[in-house]
Amino acid sequence: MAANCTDYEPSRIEPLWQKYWADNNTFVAKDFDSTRPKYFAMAMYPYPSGHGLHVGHSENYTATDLLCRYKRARGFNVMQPMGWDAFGLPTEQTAVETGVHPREVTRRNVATFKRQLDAHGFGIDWTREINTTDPQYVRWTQWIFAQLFKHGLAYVDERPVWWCPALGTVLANEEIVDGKSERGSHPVERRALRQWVLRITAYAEKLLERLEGIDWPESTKAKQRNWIGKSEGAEISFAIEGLDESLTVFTTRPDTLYGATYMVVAPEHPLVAKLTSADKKAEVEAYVKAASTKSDMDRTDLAKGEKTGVFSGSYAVNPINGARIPIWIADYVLMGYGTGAIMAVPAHDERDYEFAVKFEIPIIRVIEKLDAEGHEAPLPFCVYGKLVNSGKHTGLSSAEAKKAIVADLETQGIGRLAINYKLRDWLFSRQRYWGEPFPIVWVSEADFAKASGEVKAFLPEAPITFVQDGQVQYALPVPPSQLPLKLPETDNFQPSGNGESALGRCTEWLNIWFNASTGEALPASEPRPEGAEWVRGRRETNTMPQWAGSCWYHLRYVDPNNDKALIDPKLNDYWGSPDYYIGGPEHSVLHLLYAPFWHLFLHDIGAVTVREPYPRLVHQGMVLGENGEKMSKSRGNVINPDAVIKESGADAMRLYLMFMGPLEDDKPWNTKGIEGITRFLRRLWRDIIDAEGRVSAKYSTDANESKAFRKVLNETIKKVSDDCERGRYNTAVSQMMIFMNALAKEEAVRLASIKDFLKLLAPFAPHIAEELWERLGEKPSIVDAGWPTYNEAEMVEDEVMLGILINGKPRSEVRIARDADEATALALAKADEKAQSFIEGKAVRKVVYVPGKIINLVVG
RNA sequence: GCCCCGGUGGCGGAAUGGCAGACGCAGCGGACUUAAAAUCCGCUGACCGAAAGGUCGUGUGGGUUCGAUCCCCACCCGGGGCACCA
Repeated sequence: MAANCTDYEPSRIEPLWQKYWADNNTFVAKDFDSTRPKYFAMAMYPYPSGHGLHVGHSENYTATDLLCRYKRARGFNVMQPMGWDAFGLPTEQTAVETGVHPREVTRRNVATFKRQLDAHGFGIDWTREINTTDPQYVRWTQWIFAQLFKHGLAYVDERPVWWCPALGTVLANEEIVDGKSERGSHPVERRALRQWVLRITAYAEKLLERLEGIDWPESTKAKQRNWIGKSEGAEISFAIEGLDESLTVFTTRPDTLYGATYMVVAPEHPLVAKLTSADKKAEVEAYVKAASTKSDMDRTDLAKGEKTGVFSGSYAVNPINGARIPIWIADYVLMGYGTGAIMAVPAHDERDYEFAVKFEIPIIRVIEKLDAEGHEAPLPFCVYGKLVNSGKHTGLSSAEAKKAIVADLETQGIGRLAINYKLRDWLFSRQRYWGEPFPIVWVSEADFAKASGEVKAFLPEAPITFVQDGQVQYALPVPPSQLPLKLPETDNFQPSGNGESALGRCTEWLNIWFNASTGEALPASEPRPEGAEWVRGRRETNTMPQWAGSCWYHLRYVDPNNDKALIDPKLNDYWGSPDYYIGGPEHSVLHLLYAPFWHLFLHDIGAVTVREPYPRLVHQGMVLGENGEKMSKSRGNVINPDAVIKESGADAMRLYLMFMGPLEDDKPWNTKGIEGITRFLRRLWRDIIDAEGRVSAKYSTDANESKAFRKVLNETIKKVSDDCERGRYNTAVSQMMIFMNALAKEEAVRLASIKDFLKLLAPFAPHIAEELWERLGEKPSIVDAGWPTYNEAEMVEDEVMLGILINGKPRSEVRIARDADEATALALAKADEKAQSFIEGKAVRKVVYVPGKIINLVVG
């Protein structure tokens, strides 16, 4: 089995062992193994781009692989799966440019990625490989959508989206950088288009709560809390003079209600027209029109400039004091948050203050807080204090007043406590070809009424509709029995240019006879089948965004081939959620919010048995270029893993990636650094294997090892074990280097000692470990050789060097018995010549003795 | 503006209250070699000093402590995120 080489030649050793692992199914995880605890480790799966694997992938997956191999050595039943996040725009773009079908582009890219991953020596269980574009995977992604649809969590809305004329598609917010498309830097504009939206806001509270119990980086939890943006306050209704309607606002400061001197509604607010008086009509309409052409970004940019607004001509009544206050229309109020209307309290809100000053609206102080000199704080004063000018509530604290005022309003039925979230619903459709088709068929109202059977069973309580050319279109679900709904075959993947994807051109697929009971379908070009349940339908032309597949892939790894269910509950119970999930921090508020949303929903409907999808999350840092900058082709500082493996071997690259620094930190690549690692591996090889390729005579069963060497060996076992537990791989590698330095000095070494060391090395550099393991006479594979134990007794020395500190400063040191008592230590310290020169003529006032470390004499 | 993370030799980093700089890289000196590469051995924070040795030193300034890179307060700098969210 072993490679036929006398020198350390990774290019000969590594492919051999990779083949061995593959041939022996070494890394196929066993379901329901009750003899060992399970360990499910997952790294964020890659998007198989045409550029091949990035060295950042190498880092991420090396950390995962090493943890898996370590856990396996520690007796766990380990599962390390891998898959492909293969839908998406770059593949579609390649298809458009080259005319090669995206399926084929994906197949080629996946083949490259797989080859590259295998060349790293990763112990991936390929029997669990998943691909989000595989129809058998798409089937269950669509199944989940059908469930969301059924439970009222998917709806259609016409909303402004980023439209890129050059790309002929809408783009997601995250695909816009500085007002241009991320790909190609094309201009983008706002367009109102019919979109699918998922009601993630229904899960806002659950998504927030779950953050309490999970082991995630604090920074990511903070980002998510910020993104969800919970704020507690009240909803208050204001009567409108001369109108039957009332205007409801959300406020976090009901305690300032007496100070509300005007109101503002967003330009998109539904009451704008009714509020506008005849004499203001022209002015208001012009303002609303101007606001509608502004994007959110323009509005945000304007935040730095002056506020704008226009008086509607209407007045509202402040419910707490009956004051008549004007209603303004201004775009500093956003329709998407709260109720799209506010009560403005200029004395106690910076924005309202700025607006009131500009438009000369009264400013009334209702909160007071005196400073030490008894002076009132200047306006706007935006924190809590004591109420003034507030009728019967004057004198209350802000906290008391909030309760009292809301309670008052509540008895009149015009106020209540309310909670608001910044989180918006999730825009879930894209106008692209290469994505999951929605399992939705649009039909007329009359045909919608014919829904029965399985189709009806998957309808939400309230129908989902939209209006097209004056006709109301009704959404019917393609039920689970008819899934997957496959993409139509075409050779033109370009968006159709009218806001629809390429699917809009695939007429045979698009226009169908749809069975409103079973969900079966036939092209409309064929004769209408017999039976009243057959209706004319048009399929949804949007596809799902790339995030869809990754919302549940952690579940599919557990049960990748199940064609009866998303996941078998028994397997779900056995493997649970990933014990470890690693990926970049860039997904903090995207994938890492979307996936828990889907997972919590699936748990709520009983489709999965485990509540929390990702109990433990780790972010790896970025591998930067040698110049310390982010790697990019334009900077010319890209490190290609293939080239590194060819030059230095996978083992050296793996070790170096782990040695560079803490996993979570960004750190620059250094070509000289990997040479140092290669030197380490070559020294190890040469120490064990002599020039003829045999085990060096230095090694024997019962060699007489020095105490110092025994100490380093035991320390190394302890340190590497602890560091693997803590994820501090850089210091584990350091310790192995320390061991190597000791090994080189030692004249005779026991075989058992070097074998123990190889077990430690194996998770980091598996190929050389296997090779040496076998050459030392063991049977493959070292993967199942277990983990060494250390002996505390061999690590402690009878005598240690004790630091002598005078007034906290290190001045000398003395050799002393490890467990010497304080009196002995003090006597030795006082007798020390160097120490004496600092003590001379002074009294020792205090002694602090830390056995084995320091003795500190306080003199003076 | 708000939130989060960080700041240690020439470089990557180590040390989470006990002798700062482990380990590696780079650099310097030496051995081997006709020579170079490779390999091996030694030195390598700054300053003063011939040396012994001393002084300073973990972004800055305070504080707690016998003792602080580590804990607390204030500030400076860098990175990331959010930002008219009522």
